[in-house]
Amino acid sequence: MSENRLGELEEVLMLIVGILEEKAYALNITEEYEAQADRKVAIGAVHTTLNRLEKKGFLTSEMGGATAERGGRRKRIYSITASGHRALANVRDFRLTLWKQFPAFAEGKLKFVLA
Amino acid sequence: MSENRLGELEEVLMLIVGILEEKAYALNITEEYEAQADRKVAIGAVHTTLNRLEKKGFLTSEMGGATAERGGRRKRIYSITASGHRALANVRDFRLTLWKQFPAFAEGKLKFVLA
DNA sequence: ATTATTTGTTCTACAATGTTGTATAAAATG
DNA sequence: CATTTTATACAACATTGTAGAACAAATAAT
Repeated sequence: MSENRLGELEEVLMLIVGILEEKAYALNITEEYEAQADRKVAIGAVHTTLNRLEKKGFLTSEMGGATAERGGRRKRIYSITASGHRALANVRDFRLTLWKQFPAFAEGKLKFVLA
Repeated sequence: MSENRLGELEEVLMLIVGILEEKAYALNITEEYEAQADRKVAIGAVHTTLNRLEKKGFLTSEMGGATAERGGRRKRIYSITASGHRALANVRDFRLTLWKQFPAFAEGKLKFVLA
């Protein structure tokens, strides 16, 4: 019964949380997303999605301390749970399996090679 | 303005269409999905999604001939358009870029290696 | 110290995508 | 031509994605 589905934005935000680590709070995640995806996203969309991922148990969060920056309000820092990590690994493996079977993609047309 | 987004199911069904080639019709796509994803999906869900992908210009379809099987009604065969292929390649490259930056995933923990 | 400005989160409403169930259609068999 | 099998199409509902406004807390300016 491992309800394991991840939407497209959900999956990408999880990965960005994993990349940003202790700097993974909504505003920063939004900026990172826009930089990497070359695409705009509303901050509200990110908050909503992070909340839902937390409710599903794929992410946890805790309030960090306030920084000494101008307006440096306390941030809610997100991190990936064990269950979230498993879900991510599953979707990744599934997609890799499919890509391997897709003739147009499998035959040495990959620009990136992992591992 | 390249409206390039692909939902999770949309993306996977596109890949399966690419894998099945001339056998890519809804019922067969459904069975292939269930076999590969180890997960159930309603045939109606597949039809709806294929229709939407066609409307977006990522897939095309044409009716194939009736086969000589018992009950062999004519099938609607789907194939990927140039635009669909580009969209797929984009999401794949984007995700690979993210995975490479994700410490827990990037450090030799991959079971599958492409190319 | 009170007002403005900046960084940040929370809440509400709506659009797009995912899912289910049911109805319908066409071909082969008896 | 009724029954069975392989299929698609359609309608209703659930989940996920998106946008924007409201709210909160911290520093800076006056």
